[in-house]
This record gives sequence, structure tokens and C-alpha cells, in this order.
Amino acid sequence: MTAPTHTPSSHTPTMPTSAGGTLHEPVIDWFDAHARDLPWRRPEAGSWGVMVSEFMLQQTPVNRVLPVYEQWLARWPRPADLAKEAPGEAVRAWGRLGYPRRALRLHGAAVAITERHGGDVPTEHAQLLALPGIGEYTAAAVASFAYGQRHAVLDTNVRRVLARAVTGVQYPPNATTAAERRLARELLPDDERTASRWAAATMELGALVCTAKNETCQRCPIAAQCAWRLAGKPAHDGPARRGQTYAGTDRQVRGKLLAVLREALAPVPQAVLDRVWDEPVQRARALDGLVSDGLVEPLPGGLYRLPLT
DNA sequence: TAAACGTGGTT
DNA sequence: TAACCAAGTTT
Repeated sequence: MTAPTHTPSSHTPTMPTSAGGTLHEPVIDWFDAHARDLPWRRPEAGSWGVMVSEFMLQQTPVNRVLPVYEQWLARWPRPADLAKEAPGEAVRAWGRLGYPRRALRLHGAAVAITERHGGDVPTEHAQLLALPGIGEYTAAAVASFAYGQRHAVLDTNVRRVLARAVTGVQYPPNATTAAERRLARELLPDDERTASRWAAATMELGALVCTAKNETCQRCPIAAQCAWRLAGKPAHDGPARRGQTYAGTDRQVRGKLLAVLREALAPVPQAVLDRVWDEPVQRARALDGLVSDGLVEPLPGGLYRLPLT
């Protein structure tokens, strides 16, 4: 649909409202036409559904989250339902999503919500931020997606979209900068409802079209205005991202240990855990780490299990 | 600020 | 195949 291009009067190219004025409508229209039908976007998900999805989506792809999300919400439809479970049950139900401390923190957040907020996911950004496992991104995402508030929601997708469309570079910096936050705030539509749709739309655009590799500019609603594309899509010049090695790390050992405990119905003898890794020093360090993180509970007699408390 | 923290699909 | 990538948070 060709909407009237109410061109801003400003001529300064650095004027953020100018950039936003040309981006908001096409991106939101694209979102309305192409957004995925994800369960946490349906009205029946509620704020708890949104919050659970945000925890699970921290560093884990949508396709792997979907089945676990459905099981989780069916089993614990409200924060209080999760709060009265043993934390180890949350770790077990987390399955193979990775970074199982998120499960522990989500359980802790449910406890805090039950104790401090009457069982309802808080509506204020500051209250959300105070919950375990919720940082700047997740607080803004829950406030925006669950409650329709106006917040800059700056995740890896949005950062990449803004880096390309506005800044004209292929990739954002390794760590989020103050300049990125400022830009995201400046681009935020004034209207609350429009701002929350903008947040979801830019995230979806980064996830589906403006991807890290093999971006499909033919399907991009703002390709004509994209600074990176207009510059000839120059390759990233800065330092390459440090690759995350995994094989042979403590993380891998922790993963193997926890996998055994997730499947076990009864406390597991140390000897059984010993079979997952042959190097004893690293194995012991990994197990100690899991215990000190609260992911594993040691019992008398050299037995281990997921935490009951 | 950097490093730790899981897991599996894709290139 | 090794490296990269995926809706980050915490210390």
C-alpha cells in the first residue's frame, strides 16, 4: 500500500526522526504481512508466556524452543505453579536448550514474582530488571511485548538491522555500545503501541530477512533506504568475532554431567558420573562448578542429583 | 571489559 | 571440517 510520504521538514541527514519516519511504516507493514505465528505472540500466552519465551530464546533458536515452551506452559501455566516446584524440576524440563542456569533463574524469577508481586509478572521495567536472569534486553522485551510499553528493545537482530540500515555497516560492534542504545532510543516511535510493534518488527526483520549471513535484500521492505546496501554492502572490516570454542572445555564436561542427571530418576553415584569424561581433574572441576552454581546437589555417600531446594 | 556459560544446525 | 551462529546475563 502506498502511504502518503509525509516527508519530515528537516534536511539534516543525521536527524533521527527523519530516518525513523521513513523506516517505521514499511517495517511495521512488512511485519503485519510476514510475522511468524509464534505461540508467545498469541494473546493467550499472557505476560508469563512472553517471559518464559524470552528466557528460552536467550541464545537458543526459535525452532528448538517451541516444543519445550509448550510443555513448560502446560505444566506451569502461572508463575506460582513453577515457584512451588523444586528448582531441579525446572532444570530437568529445560531439556537440551542449553545454558541450564537460565532454568534455575527462571525458577528463581517465578519465586520472586510469587513472593513480591502477588504472582503476576511485574509491569515496570525496573521491577523486571530486578528479577534473576533478566537483563536490559529481556526487561525491555517483556515490557514491550507483554504490556505494549515503549522501550528500545536491543537484541542481536535489532542491532544488526540498525547497523546496516542506518549506520551502513555489515555488523554491529561485538559489545553493545552507548551509541547503539542512543540510536535505538531515537528511532523509537513516539506512540506506545507503534513503538512496541516497531520493536517486534525490527527483531523479526533481522531474524528472517536481514540475517547475519545470506541476507535477502530482495525481500526487505527498506532495501531502498538501507545505508549498507546503498554503500555497496562493504564487508565488515573490524576485528573478527572471537569464536566460541567448545570441544574439550569445562562447558562440554558440565553438559555431559548434567545430561546424566537430567535423565536419572534417582540420585546418581559418583562412579556413574565419572564415565562421562576421562580426565579426572577437569571432571572434578566441572562437577564442583555445577554444585556451586546450584545446578547439582551433592548428597552423602557420593551421590548427586538435580537440586531439590 | 572480558570471559564463562550449552547445544545443535548450517556453511 | 572447523567455524559461525542463535530473542543474553552474570561476574
